[in-house]
Order: sequence, then structure tokens, then C-alpha cells
Amino acid sequence: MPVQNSDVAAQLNRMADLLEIEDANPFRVRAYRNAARTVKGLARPVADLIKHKEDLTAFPGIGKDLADKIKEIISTGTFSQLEEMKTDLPTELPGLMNIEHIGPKRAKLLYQKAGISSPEDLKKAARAKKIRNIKGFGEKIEQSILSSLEQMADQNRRILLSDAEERAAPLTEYLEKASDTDRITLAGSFRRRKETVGDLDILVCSKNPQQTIDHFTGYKDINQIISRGGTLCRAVLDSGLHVDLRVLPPDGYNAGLHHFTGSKAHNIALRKRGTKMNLKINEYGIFKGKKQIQVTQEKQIYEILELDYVVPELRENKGEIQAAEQNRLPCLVQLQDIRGDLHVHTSETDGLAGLEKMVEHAQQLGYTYLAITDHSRQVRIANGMDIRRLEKQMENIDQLNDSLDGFRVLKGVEVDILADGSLDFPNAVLKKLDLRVCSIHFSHNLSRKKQTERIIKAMENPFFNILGHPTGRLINRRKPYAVDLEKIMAAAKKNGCFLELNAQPDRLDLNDDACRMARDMHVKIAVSSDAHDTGGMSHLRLGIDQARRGWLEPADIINTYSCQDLVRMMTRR
DNA sequence: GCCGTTTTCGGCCCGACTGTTTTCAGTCG
Repeated sequence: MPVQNSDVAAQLNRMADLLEIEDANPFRVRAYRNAARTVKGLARPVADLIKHKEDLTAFPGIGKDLADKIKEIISTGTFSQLEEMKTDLPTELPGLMNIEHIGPKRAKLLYQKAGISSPEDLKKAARAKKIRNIKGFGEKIEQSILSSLEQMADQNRRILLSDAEERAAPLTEYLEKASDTDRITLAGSFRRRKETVGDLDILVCSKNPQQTIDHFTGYKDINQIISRGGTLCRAVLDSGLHVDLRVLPPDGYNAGLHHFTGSKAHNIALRKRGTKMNLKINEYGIFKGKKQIQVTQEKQIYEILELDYVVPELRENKGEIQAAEQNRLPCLVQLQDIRGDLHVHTSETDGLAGLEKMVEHAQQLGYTYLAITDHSRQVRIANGMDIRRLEKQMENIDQLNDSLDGFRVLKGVEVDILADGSLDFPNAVLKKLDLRVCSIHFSHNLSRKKQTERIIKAMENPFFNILGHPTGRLINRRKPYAVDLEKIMAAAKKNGCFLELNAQPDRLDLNDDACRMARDMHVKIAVSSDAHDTGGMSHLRLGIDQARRGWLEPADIINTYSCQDLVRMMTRR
């Protein structure tokens, strides 16, 4: 089995955990974590880089020492120093640090004083009220640990961005009713439009923090108040979602907004830059010596640091700061750049609305084209069409087009890629269509090599246009199938194919890093809703959020082009 | 362990809050 970037990152992080428990130099710990993060974010497998003798120390946070360790991990799956560390401590001990309220110090104490090294041991001891007797622990910590163990058991804490939006909307509306409260912003990964959100970071501008927090604690869906201070209140909603409410003063709002939008890595990088310029940056503002520089807009923070403005979606310390310095930040795609949707279903297969309704809705959204892409016969569970039905649908579309002005319905299909890499309709049929989305719905469990070969073979078919939901993942429910995206993108480039960014809230497939890879490899993307009813077409905006996180510009996205240009791009010969 | 236009040595982001203490350690973001 080849060692993947995520495996390398996991080993480096494990080392960091063990070092932390051993109370090692915290900067050494950070060095391991930084390197892990760098490796995880690489567009190419680090194994390939090593094979091609590329210099790993060129990447941020990787020096000679760590480069050697990464090489060792690639060839052996681990590195000797990590193995030696493990002999002194139980392998699973770092796992305790995933539990809320347990960091390196407590993990070590639990092991030394009570022999606890696994969550199961911990749960038993906590239930038997033995934790409270360990010096430094007490009854309250014991209780908190127990409740977080129980919570971990029944749910993954990160929820879909779209679910977070649903929960945030009524809460924001409620907060707006408090007097003395004027600006309310959802910061954190919500504002950065990450595909999942761990908790809601709500910032409120108020002259009367206590009153604002009192009002917040009166919200009907609050299940538990975790902590409450002068400016910060942490709570858990009935849904299990954690909410941090921070009250900021009017003159410190923008600095706070920036700080709590993150990401942490972006902030650290900006602070470092600040330090070089003799500036101190924290959540309260920017300071030159003791003097605070007035910040009346978030943009000013970047101006002061002599950078172009970086939008929240790019604040991940993945090269945006260098780009901002050199005036080469991408001019990111926006929802209004989209001229049509290239993947929707109708009631002909598993959609809920008929052809006319879907077209009418697309017109209301301001689009100038819409591709109808119902399922092919293989997907029986979705009432997949046979050739006769597909041909009938094409006739209907032709007729509808005759009655439309300034709008074109494209004859499309979502045709299955069969296990052997062939397509579910013969080319003689596919040829009659304007556009084909080609997707995998079966045989998810092929090996990485076979799955990759399957898709590449399909792409060699001249009627292959767009690879639908390229990794098949369902966030929090189904892992992506094993594929080599880099090879697939290379094949797409070679054959004139495109990849979809499927905007269904639990797909968002491709993810942000993969979009970035596509951009770097000059493979264009279709951002499509995969709607099964008219309402579903509005999910496209989540796809745009993801595309922005992947640095995509309008020109990188095929459905920002005119209908004429788009149709031309669908013709490969 | 990384990094460098004041540095190859000496820095490396830092404040809020809780709980267990009796002035602070640990965790979190």
C-alpha cells in the first residue's frame, strides 16, 4: 500500500502528541504540527515528490530533519524516533487528547496516576468517580470529561455548512432583538465557508455586554451553558451544536471580526508579518508600541500589513499571504457569474419536478441555459431511462426550445460509468446529446488502481464531458472512493474533459484542495447543483463557496461561459 | 524542529475562561 499524505501527516501529528505529553519544547511540537499540515495540504502525493527527487525543504515548515523523517515514513510507514518514543508510553495515549478537557498534561497524569490510556478506561474510571481523586482533577472536571465522552459516542461534532446555516438563522434573528446590539456576524469556519462547521462563532457588537449575554442565554434552544464571562459565553444547543457568543466593543469590532474569522494558521502568519513590521496584532487591534492603530474596516488590517485584501474563503495560510503581497490573488468566481446549471434531474427519473418547471425556475434564477441530465438505465433505483425514454425526452426538449427566447435547454444525461469503464449508453445515442455528465453509482469498492483506470478509460470515450461527483463521498456518511485524482485530472486535461463540483450540501465534491489542484493543472470545473427539484437548484451557491475556497476564477468554471462557447467545449472532435 | 533583508543563535501568537488552587495550571481557539 502506498503511504498517502494523510498517513504521513498522522504520523507527524502522533509524534507531536507524544512530545507534548512528554513536555518537550513547545516549538518543536509546533514544528511537527506545521509539517503535518503542510504535507496534508500538498497537491501532489509526497511519495511522488520523493520519487522525482524533489526538494521537500522547499515547502514551508519542512527542514532537513523533517524531510528525512518524511522519507522514512514513505518507505517504512513510520520513523524510528517515533517508534522509540512509543516504548515509553502506550501507543493509544495521544488518543485521549481528542477528548474535550484533556490535553497533554492531563493525559500524562491519567496514565501515571491511574494507568488510564484509552477512552474506555477513562469512562470506567470516571463513572466509578475515581478521576476526582487524582491531584489537579476534581469533581467538575470528572463530570465534563464524562459528558464529552458520551457526546463523542453519539455524534460527529462537525456539521454540514448548510445545517449550520439553518441553525444560525433563527439564532441570529433572536439576537437582533436585543437592545444595544448592532452588528452580528457569524465568524470562524462558517464565514470562511468551510464545507463543515465545528461550532458557531457569533460576534456581536454591543455597548452593554452583560445584557447581550443575558439575552443570549434566554434563547429557547439552548441546552447547556458551558461557560460565561464578561465578554464570552459558550453554550450547547439542543441539537448538540456548540455556540460561542463574543461581545465586542464598537471600536474593536473589526479587529475581533478578523481575529475570530481565522483561520488560526492565517492569523499566526499575519502576526508574524506584523512582528517584522514592528506591529503587534491581537483580537483587540493592531498596535505600534502601545499606540493602537484605528481600524474602521477589516480591509484596513491588510492595508496596514501592505497586503491586498484576502477574502475569508482564502484565509487558510495556503499561499494567500504571499499572493496578497505580490498582487496575484485570484479574482474569485461569484454566484452571479454563473450562467446555467449543468446537472439537474426531472420527474422523468428521480426528480420531483417536471421538465417545464425546472426550466422555468432556471429562468427565474437568471440563467440562460439549463442542462437536463436524468439518470441512465443502470440506476434502476432512480428509475433510470432506457434509450427510448431518453430519445423521447430529447424530442420534448427540442419542442420546448422552439417556444423559448433567449434561453436554451441543453439535452443531457447523467450516464453511468460501468465497472469496466464503458458508458451505460452506446455512442450512437450519446452523440445526439449536447452534454454528458458521466458518474459512478456502483462498484465503489474497487482498488485505487482499478477505480482510477475505470474513470480514465471512460474519459477516453469521445462523448465523455464531465465527471460527476468525482469522489463519490457523502460528508460524514460515506468516504470518497479510492481514486488517484491527479491521474484523473491529467487524463481530463489530455482528453478535453471536465470535472464537476457537485454542490449538493453533503457532497460538495470536489473538495477545496481538489479544486485548487484542478486550477493548478488547468482542468476546468462545472459547478452544478445536481438538483432533484426546483429548490435544490439554489444549492449551487454552496458549490460557489467551495470553488472560491479552491481559488477558482470565472474562467476556470465552464458554466460561466456563454451557451455557445459551452456547447463548443462539449464537442471534443 | 524551523527559520533568517537587524539573526546560523535565539526567537517562535497569545488572551479568555475554568477549576483547583491559594496564586496558577491547563485547555481551548
